Order: sequence, then C-alpha cells, then structure tokens
Amino acid sequence: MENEIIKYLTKHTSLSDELIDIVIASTIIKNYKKGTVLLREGEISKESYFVLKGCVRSYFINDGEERTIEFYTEEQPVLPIGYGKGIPSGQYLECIEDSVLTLNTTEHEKEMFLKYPQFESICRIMTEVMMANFQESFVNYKITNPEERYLFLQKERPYLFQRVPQYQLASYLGIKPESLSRLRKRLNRK
Amino acid sequence: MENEIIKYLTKHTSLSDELIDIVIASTIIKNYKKGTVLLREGEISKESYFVLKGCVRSYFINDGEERTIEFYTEEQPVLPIGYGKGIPSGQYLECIEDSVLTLNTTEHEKEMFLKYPQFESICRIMTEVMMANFQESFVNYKITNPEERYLFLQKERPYLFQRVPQYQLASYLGIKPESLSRLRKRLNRK
DNA sequence: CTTAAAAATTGACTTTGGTTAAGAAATTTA
DNA sequence: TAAATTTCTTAACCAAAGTCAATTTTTAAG
Repeated sequence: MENEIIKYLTKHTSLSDELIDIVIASTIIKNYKKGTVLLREGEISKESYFVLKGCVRSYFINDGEERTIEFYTEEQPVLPIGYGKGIPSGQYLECIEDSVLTLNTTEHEKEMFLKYPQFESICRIMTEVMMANFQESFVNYKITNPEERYLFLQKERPYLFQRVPQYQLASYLGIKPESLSRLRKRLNRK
Repeated sequence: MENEIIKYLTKHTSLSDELIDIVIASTIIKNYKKGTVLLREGEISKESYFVLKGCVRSYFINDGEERTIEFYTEEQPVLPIGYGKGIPSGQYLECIEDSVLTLNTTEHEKEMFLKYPQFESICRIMTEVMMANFQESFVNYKITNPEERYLFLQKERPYLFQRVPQYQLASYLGIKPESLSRLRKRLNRK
C-alpha cells in the first residue's frame, strides 16, 4: 500500500531510489474508524495524512452549520489549513468512512529535513502543488453556479455520490440540502 | 520606497541585516501605465511583483466575461497563479492605475537561491503565508453572500470603492453590475 | 467644449436558492 | 425485526440575483 505514496510523490517530483526507500521505511500507516475526528476547530494541527483507503472530509462550522471544504479520497494528501503553523485550526477533519491513512507529524518532518535535506525541497514542491490545486478550486467555485458545480463533480468524481451523504455534498456545493434535492429533480427533467 | 518590501518581509519572516541589504540592492523597480497588461492568459508567468504604488487586478475571462480574482494594492505581493511553474497562465494581470511595482523574475530568483540559500526558506514561508491568506479568502467567499462580501470589503478595503470601477467590483463579489447597483440601493434604504 | 464611448442605474420579468414545515425513505441500533 | 434516528424529498412562499432593454450619468477622446 506504500506504493500509492511513492506513485503520488513521483508524479509531482523526482525521487531518488534512496529517498523512495526512506519514505517507505518511515511511513506510518494507521486505520481509522468511520466517524473518527482527526482534527477539531481550535486544536493545533500537527498531523498531515495521505489517504490510502477511505474518505476524509474537511469542514468548518458557521452559524451552527457544517460547511464542507473538501473530500479527500484515495491517493490524495490531506494537509489541514495551518498545518505546522502552531496556530489553532479553523477546521475539522473527519473520516466519513473506515479509512487507512498514512500519518505524518511536524516533529517527524523536522527530523527528516535534518537527516535528508532534499526533503525540504520536495515538501516545498508538494506545498506548491497543493496551493495550485487550491487556487484552481477557488477559481472554479467563483465561475460556476451550484448546478454547474454539481455537473462538474458528477463528471470528475462520480464515486463521491455513492459515498457521501447528500447534505454534505450540498454544503460542498454551497447550497442547502433542499436545494440540492430540487436541483437533482430539475436535472432529471432535462 | 524599497522600505515597503523590507517592512513586508520582516512582518512575516526574520531577515538578517545582510539579507536586507541584498534585497534592497537587487530590487528592480518599474513604472507601469494604467492599462498595462502584465500577463495574458496562455502566457508563461515568469514575473512576480510587489505593489509599491497603484493597483493591479487579476482576472480571467469566462464565457466572454471578466471575472476578477483579486485587487492588489500598496504593500501587497502579486504572485500569479502558476508563477514559475512553466505552465500557461489561466489569468490576466492588469494595472488598473498608474503603478510602481518591484519586478522579480524566476531567473533572478534562481540566482538568489544559489547565492543566498537562506532565500529559499524565506520564499517557502512567503508562499505559505500567501496560501494561508488564499485559503482564508476561499472560506470567506463560501460562507458569505454578495451583500456580506460587499459590507466586508467596505469595512476592510474602503479605498477600493474610490479606485475600482463598479463592474469590476461586481465581478469580484460574484454578481452582475446590475445586481451590485440594486444591492447598493437596498443598503442605502436600510 | 462637444461628442462619443463607457459605466451605472432602473424597470419588468424569470430563475434559483433560502426558509419553514411536513412527510417519506433509508439507515442505525437496540 | 422493530423502533428510533437520520437523511432526503416535496410544497408553498419569499428574497435575491440573472436577463434584457432602455435611460441616465460619467468619463475619455477629439
């Protein structure tokens, strides 16, 4: 299962064989039950993850309502907002399925940076990739209405519709569950 | 005017006196006329900027309509999406006022990294700061409606209302110019 | 200063999402 | 399996944004 991380890393950076072995050797894999909260609002985020199996949802609570930021599924890294910054997190991270995740801590990262300096630049590149993805999400969110977002999601990540409750999808799309229900009805008629 | 960059950098990182001198010595300052397009969609973005005076707008065109991503004003860094990635830009950058900007190129950056390795970690931190800001913007955008965004902007960056045409503000808020007009009327009545 | 062009406002009408409330369907759990 | 809880759907009504079109105001150009 470690292969998935290597696959992901080599997609974005060039890893020497030596580093590949090091990554594999130092990777911690953990199982999490559905419903496990990995991070709560107000806590300091010191862990990042990589999804080998399952689904992690990030969200925050506004006016008592959950607003989904992102769904992380197989082969996606989970870097909470503010990870490693020592500032209280504004978001929650929750496993919405039984999940298998690799676990990475800021301490572990520091050690690795000292032992293997190439690691720092790899992490920089990864951060930049995430930033680019994030910016793209923002732009996409801004130029689309809920219906377009729904169709886009259906095209790009259809499996989410089987795995995620609709009220969570609704908050991800920026609408209320009732509106998502109507939207689906509307699309069915077309 | 170079002081502004130093002020900005020291706000987020700790710069040695030596590095401060280096930054000042290697800073290129340029004047741009209102209407200057710094980056076009499809071009490779190899330049980043820092606004000393004036205003830069980033936007993209969707279905023939401009959608404003951000307004950059005094003491803000302008890092185009995809800067230094060698991929065609999806956005435009335009000076919407006569502007004075510092100019930074990817080549120049590379040189600096070689000469002064501390620079790489400063840039990493800066990238992280920008990412954090960006994520905050996204969250804010998601939890607010156009009216709330308008009021927030009025509170946080009131000067934009004097400097930016309303149709650009409208696209920044995610609505049509007609709707912004009505929104303003509605707020006046309250 | 006048004219032309661009930007902002207004009105009528449509569409879409929010709200509230009720009920149906699906999922958990005892 | 039955009961309880959660999730989803539907309906009626309201508010806000989109659309189209016309008009006014402002700005830029000659």
